[in-house]
Amino acid sequence: MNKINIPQNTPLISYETLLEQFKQLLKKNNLKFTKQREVILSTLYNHEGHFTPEEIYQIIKSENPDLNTGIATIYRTLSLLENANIATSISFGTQGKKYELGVKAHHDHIICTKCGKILEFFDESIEKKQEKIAKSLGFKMEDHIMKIFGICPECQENK
Amino acid sequence: MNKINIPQNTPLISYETLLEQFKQLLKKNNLKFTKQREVILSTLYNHEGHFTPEEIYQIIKSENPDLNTGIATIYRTLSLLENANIATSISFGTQGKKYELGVKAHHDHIICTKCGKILEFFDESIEKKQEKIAKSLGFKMEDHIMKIFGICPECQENK
DNA sequence: CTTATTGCAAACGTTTTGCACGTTT
DNA sequence: AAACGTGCAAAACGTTTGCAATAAG
Repeated sequence: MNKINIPQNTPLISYETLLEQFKQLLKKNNLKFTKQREVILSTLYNHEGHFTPEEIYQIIKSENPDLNTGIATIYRTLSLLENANIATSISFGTQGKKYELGVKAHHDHIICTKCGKILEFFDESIEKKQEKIAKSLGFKMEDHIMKIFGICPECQENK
Repeated sequence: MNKINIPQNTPLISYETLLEQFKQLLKKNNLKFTKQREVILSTLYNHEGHFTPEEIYQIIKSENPDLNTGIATIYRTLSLLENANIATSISFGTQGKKYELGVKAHHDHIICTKCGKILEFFDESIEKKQEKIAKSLGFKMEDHIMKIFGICPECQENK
């Protein structure tokens, strides 16, 4: 019997711990710890949701107007964070990618096609099955997306 | 025991039936049936797999050199087919979208994040589980999307 | 003082659009 | 004849890159 629980979408670790991990990662690769890199990391930590590089750029521009951060740096840092598994991305059609912090509890989405409501869920047996499928096809699994579409209880009533 | 791998799926209906559906759709929307639109439809029907607009453009260029089909028409027709649920698309990051015919047996996708290769699979137990999850959250399930991302056997070797 | 990082602007690849001409109805 | 569709080239879009100036170690 698998529990279908709705995880909270707050990060699993404190910002201090995350920052420390990030600094160690940088040191290990002879990379430098810059104000820009820290601001991008903290912005991802402090904002819930999925953001395009452009959106992150705008947030930083308004919250840190003093630091004149270029969009190229956003892209470069997001790639860095993604390669380090600190951030993850999802592609949204032709319009590009959206990033979120990778250190959150994994979850999938169920979406109401009438009102657009989104709930999150997690199912252990599906997760395991996906690993199994990837393995059987010779793939090294990295990530997955699962979305269920349907009509939510409220919208079923107000028909 | 669930069957996991399925061969790249063949269409469920004959080309004649599909073409007839397409013509009716066009008529219903006061759109015109053109040689270009037919060639794009038949190309999708006759080629198994998932193709970028550019790839479809190249196939048509070599198989129908007489018909001077522009890439813009490929894009416009693919959108049309997708909106009509005759074709479906998958986006893979910055590299764009790949299209396939939508009139196939239901299946999910596993996608190589290095080379963009797409395989199809179907797993009965996951399908059942999804129904169960939707039900437990009070949703009336309509559809779902599942994509697994990873690195394919070939790309694991050529690292 | 050495090396990595930055912002800027130009380059890039994919997708969309404006337009005059062609085709379908 | 009217209306939609076409190819073409230009524009738009998100992303990447070359470079000289700057900041971190």
